[in-house]
Amino acid sequence: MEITEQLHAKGLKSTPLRSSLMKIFQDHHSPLSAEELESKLKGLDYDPASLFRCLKKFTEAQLIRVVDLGEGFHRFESICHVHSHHHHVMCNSCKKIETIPFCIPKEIETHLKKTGYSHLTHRMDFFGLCGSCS
Amino acid sequence: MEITEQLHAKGLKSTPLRSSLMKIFQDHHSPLSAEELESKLKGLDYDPASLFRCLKKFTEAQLIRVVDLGEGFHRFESICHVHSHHHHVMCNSCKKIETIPFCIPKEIETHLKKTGYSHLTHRMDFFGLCGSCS
DNA sequence: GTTTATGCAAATGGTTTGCACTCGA
DNA sequence: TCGAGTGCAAACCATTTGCATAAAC
Repeated sequence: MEITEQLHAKGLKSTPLRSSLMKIFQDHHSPLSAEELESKLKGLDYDPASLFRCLKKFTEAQLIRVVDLGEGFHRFESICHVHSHHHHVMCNSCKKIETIPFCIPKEIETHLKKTGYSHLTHRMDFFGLCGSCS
Repeated sequence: MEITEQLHAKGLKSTPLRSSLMKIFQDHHSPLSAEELESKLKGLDYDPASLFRCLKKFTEAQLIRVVDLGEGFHRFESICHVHSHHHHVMCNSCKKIETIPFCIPKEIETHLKKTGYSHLTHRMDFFGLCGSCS
């Protein structure tokens, strides 16, 4: 499906900024910060406020999701329905972020349900030094 | 050990703000936000900037640790060496935070080490509705 | 032609910093 | 006494908002 169509399918208008953003998210599967997006949008004339407004709209439309790795700012990554739920490892030195194919053991959520919790979600992230930085 | 002694042991001077903070952290084992600390410090005359400076010093001195639950602000909890490493569940409705006695399976870190990562740490938090809010 | 998105500028919220003053050891 | 801690005001940084203009459909 064309980028314009994808936007229209979510009830969003297609604009230069939005389609550039969509293209970036299609090409990059690791979570990007607003700053990183800005550097990838170099050449395009736009306002930072519009960037954040787009990111909010995209998030609401489930085109992307917010990733918070405790860095003091947010990251955004495209929602690929093939590998929807996943976790990340970030290198503390080069800040490279990789997706990891493991999830938490069911037993923990099962235990929490037994103690009364419902509608459970979780967050799990790893931090360390990657092979190249070690 | 007296609070004053604990501070001195870390090379920190004892002041009204610092000893009040220490007392709060000793009495509350769930992670507290700066705002929550301020309401517990009611009656004491101090500057918010000093509060953050104390929290930073305490963190550096390993008296407390920063807990980031993705709320847009930090929480701080005392480091109790008896139960040093642990995780949290937060209720999305009443914001109650509980400590949970489970950790991630060793296999995940083992796998990450095999792919080249070293000095690994992790973060794992659960979110849901607690028994009372369900 | 309407609705929606954008640019600009100013505001927000959590937190940090510079600097002169004050206090604890 | 003397360095560490504080108050005050201003700065910071990521993000948000109000409002008038401009572009998409």
